[in-house]
Amino acid sequence: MAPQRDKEQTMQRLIDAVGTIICREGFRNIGVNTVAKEADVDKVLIYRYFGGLDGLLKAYAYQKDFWLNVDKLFGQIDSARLADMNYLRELTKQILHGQLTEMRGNKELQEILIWELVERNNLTNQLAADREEKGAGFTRLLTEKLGIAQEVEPLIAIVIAGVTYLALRSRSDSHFNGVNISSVEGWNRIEEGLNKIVDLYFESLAK
Amino acid sequence: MAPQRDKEQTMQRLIDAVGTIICREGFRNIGVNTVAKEADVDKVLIYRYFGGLDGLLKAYAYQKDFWLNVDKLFGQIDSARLADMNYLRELTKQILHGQLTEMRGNKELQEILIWELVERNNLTNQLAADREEKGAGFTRLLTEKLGIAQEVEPLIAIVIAGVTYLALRSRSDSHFNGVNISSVEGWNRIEEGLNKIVDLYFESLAK
DNA sequence: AAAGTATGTCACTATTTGGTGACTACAAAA
DNA sequence: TTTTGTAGTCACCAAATAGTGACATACTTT
Repeated sequence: MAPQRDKEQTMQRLIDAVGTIICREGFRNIGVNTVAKEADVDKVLIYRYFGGLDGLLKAYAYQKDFWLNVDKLFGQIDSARLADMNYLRELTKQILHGQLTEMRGNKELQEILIWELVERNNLTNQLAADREEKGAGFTRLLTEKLGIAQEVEPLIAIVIAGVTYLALRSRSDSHFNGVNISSVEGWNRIEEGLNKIVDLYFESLAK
Repeated sequence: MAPQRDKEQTMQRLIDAVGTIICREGFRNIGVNTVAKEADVDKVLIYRYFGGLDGLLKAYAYQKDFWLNVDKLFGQIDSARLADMNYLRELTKQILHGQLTEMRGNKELQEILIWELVERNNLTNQLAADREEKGAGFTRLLTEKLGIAQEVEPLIAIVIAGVTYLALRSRSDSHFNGVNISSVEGWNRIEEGLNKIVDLYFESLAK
């Protein structure tokens, strides 16, 4: 044990333990006993400091940022060029590229997404709502500029959802629909597919 | 209890109980005790008749067909017209339409898919492998005819994965990326999006 | 130095889990 | 009628679960 009498550190150990367990085994094995054991801390402290497991999970989710990092890209947007179709096209590709790398690389995010799929509670509801708000942001921007929201919104939804599901599948499957989702080459092909869709759509606009 | 001395019926009660629980609460609450209680049968019979919960789940999965119903469409394919691009285009749309309605309507399938995402065991591995084999079938057919497998495979993968994830999300979310995935209208927009992608791609081939 | 507060330890309960052995009740074969 | 096999019941076990109350040990304030 750790009789160090450092509340902050103990709390952090618990929060970190949540992340460790989620990364290693997913969220289904998470519980008061498991987390306490992983953190090498008495489980009663979970109740004292966080009011229970829910509070601890909330604290965990608050510390990490589990929505996609679209904010960074938003900051880089050159507003003056938004009227330029070619710029919009490249911007779209960049956003999708960011989504793909984030979804593929962030194992913790993958587990959270699966958690959101499996069970809904206050926490997962909040996470999902935040994600939806952020995620729809770029689409709104794009549709405003293009002025054809009705058409492009579902397209983006399909593509983002597709990348997400492929990433989740890649946790335990090597292939999806013939595409190798466990290799860099496979994911390069997927990204080429995304770019192809973007190109096709923007070319259809140019006509 | 049910002292009816009918082994077959008792086994079926257990299998049905699995389906009931999965539909109602998903797979996470599934266990020997839960299933036995739902079936109103002693849990020891699960061990006697199925060798344990795994065997019961296997029997359950065997009874239902959890891969997508591409077989039906395959049977309808008019081989003679496969050289016709317009026919291929419509066929692709039909396949996607079938996938969408199946994914959206079959709640049991949704739960199985989530189960495959969450935990892997002999059963879920088998289910996933079957699905991959069947799912990749149409893509193979299409790519053979088009002769550009490298390009079209990832496109289909993205789109199928997208529809799947949207369906899974619709279990607990009302919107995804601004699209209403809890209404028929929203799903019509998604289907229009799918058709749009197909059209764009085939038009690009025609050039 | 004494008192009080807060951190961490331990022991305990009650419930649920997967799993097993011993039993009864029935039905068909001998 | 007796024997034998099997469908179903019941009682139990060990382990793990969430949660609580009592205690000791430290640190801080007075």
